[in-house]
Amino acid sequence: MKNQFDYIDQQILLKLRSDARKAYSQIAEELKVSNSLIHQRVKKLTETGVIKKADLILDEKKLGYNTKAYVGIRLKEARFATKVVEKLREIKEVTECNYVSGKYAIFALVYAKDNDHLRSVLYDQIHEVDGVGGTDSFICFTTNFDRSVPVVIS
Amino acid sequence: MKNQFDYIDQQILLKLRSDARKAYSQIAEELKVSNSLIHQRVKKLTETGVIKKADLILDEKKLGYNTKAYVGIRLKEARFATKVVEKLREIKEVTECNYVSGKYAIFALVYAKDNDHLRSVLYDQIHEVDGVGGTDSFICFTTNFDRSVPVVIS
DNA sequence: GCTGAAACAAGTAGTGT
DNA sequence: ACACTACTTGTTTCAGC
Repeated sequence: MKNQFDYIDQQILLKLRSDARKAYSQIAEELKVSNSLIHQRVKKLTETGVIKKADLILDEKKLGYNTKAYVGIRLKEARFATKVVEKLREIKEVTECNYVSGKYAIFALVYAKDNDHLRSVLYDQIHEVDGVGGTDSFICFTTNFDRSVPVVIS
Repeated sequence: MKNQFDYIDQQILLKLRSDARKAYSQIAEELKVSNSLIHQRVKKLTETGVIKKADLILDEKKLGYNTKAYVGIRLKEARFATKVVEKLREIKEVTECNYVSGKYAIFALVYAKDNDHLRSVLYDQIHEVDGVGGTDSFICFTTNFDRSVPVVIS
């Protein structure tokens, strides 16, 4: 598998990333190639796993989530890691979970309705998980930007 | 603006979130409502800003980004914040940037080709920004999960 | 606020170069 | 690897309930 894409691939990815519902026929027209070529390329990009899915980006605040916080989680012992991740997965407010280097074993992203809801998720749910030693929270005041990686690496 | 959606709205959001290119006519069929109702609802959800966009989720590793790190940024003085954010925005490897509570002023997400590229972004770019006092990096070894918030809050 | 129908546009699959 | 054609399916709009 090579990780370089030709001009057509790049343009398809760029155009679909700005609007995943854009008609393939319109992309074809813009790139001055046939309709079916776009279908073939998208199919290939999907089959090779470059395109994972076409997702809908919703406004979390309009859904009622007014608080967002990054949470660093320490473990009592490293061997608890797998089980802790499985428990975190069951907490719907935890949307992201990574093993990381540094002073935390796990780094998670948590969305909550308000500060009280966040407190509840942290202390009634995360702290109750067997093996969790402690947490540090970084509450987001403002999200300045949130975007995707460039398709082509500079 | 109310933040509660009826069954149709919820189902549309759920179905489009699992596949943003799903045909509206198919959603209509599944929900046993008319084709045009789905269009009307999606239009309204988009106009009110609940739906921000239909995006394409790509596999970062297949694009060549093998390193992902959360970076906590300290500032020399709080007044540098706005300017630092604008400089970070120019660094394409920085995909997310938030003002946060706690020991860091800014919390960012950085994607890089490899560890050497990450080092370069951190020390040749972020540390060179005027006002940045220091950084702590949490390098992701594994992303266990990364998902969206539930449409309906439990 | 929702449906239905009709005109139009896009997606799909097969064929050929 | 790409284009062309014919066919199927989805989208859009608007009159009417």
